Amino acid sequence: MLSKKAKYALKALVYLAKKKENELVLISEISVQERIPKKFLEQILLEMKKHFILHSKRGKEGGYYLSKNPDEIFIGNIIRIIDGPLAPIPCVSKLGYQKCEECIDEATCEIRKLMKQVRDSTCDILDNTTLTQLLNMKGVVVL
Amino acid sequence: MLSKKAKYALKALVYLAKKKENELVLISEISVQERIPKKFLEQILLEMKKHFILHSKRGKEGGYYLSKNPDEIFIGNIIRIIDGPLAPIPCVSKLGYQKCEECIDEATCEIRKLMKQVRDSTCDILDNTTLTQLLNMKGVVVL
DNA sequence: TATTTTGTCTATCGAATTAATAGACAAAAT
DNA sequence: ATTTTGTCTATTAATTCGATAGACAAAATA
Repeated sequence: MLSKKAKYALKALVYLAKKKENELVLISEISVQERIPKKFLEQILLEMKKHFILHSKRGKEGGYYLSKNPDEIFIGNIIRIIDGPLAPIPCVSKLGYQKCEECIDEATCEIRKLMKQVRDSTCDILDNTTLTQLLNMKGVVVL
Repeated sequence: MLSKKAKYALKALVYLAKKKENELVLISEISVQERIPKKFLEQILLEMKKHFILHSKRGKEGGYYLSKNPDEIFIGNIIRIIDGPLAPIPCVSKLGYQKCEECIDEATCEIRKLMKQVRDSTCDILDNTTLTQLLNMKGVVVL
């Protein structure tokens, strides 16, 4: 499940990516236009900045902008920053691996193998979709 | 994210599927063998029963057993019973659809289209995997 | 029929997480 | 000096998750 926070992060990035390169955009503008609670959005953008996805300028005439080209920003990465691993279960996560306490033998765990497939198909999509591609999803027909 | 509850449910079903058809199995046996808290497991099995996945017999010599062939039990269905929709976001769920409050136009929402792809790939796997197939995952190589 | 063994049902609890709010602070422009 | 902006940390309210508790009901059998 994608958290609201992660959804807000994606919305904000999409919004910024639609602006001219390096154009400074106010938190309050994004907040109003995308209907995201401002104080909540502040935290999100700050976190994006800490992970070098965004740059900012303080003070009057300040604002946020993308720190790299949208085609270098991968959606999977953004979601991981906010929500943690994409894997449906920690024992099939690559970065966030954790053993199941109750698992008797991981090597033969059927559930693990199935969830690994789910993880892989999800990551296949999200780690191969850039912000640029996300912007161009309009054309993609999904019924 | 798969909840522990759903994981326990799957473990219990796998356990039951490995038994002889219609063999009665005690909650406490499953609890011990699969290391699932017994009282928690009770609730889970009861819910499976309500959804006609399991049958049970009360009293002495009682227990649980699968109410249908394992190749008629779909993993996606089980997870939905316990955790709700498989979709990463409610606006792309088929059964559990809900509009995003803050969404300005769902038809053009890029995030929605991407998440629809994630939903579809996940459901493709889970709605086409039966309990029988899950049992046979041993052979599947997943590195 | 009394006892034991099992599943059934409902309530409750503590911890963690999520979504959001609050407010003091710091930098930059004018 | 003032205003406008982002920065940082704390707190809160609500919800969910994982688990526990205990009274109850049915079935077998002694």
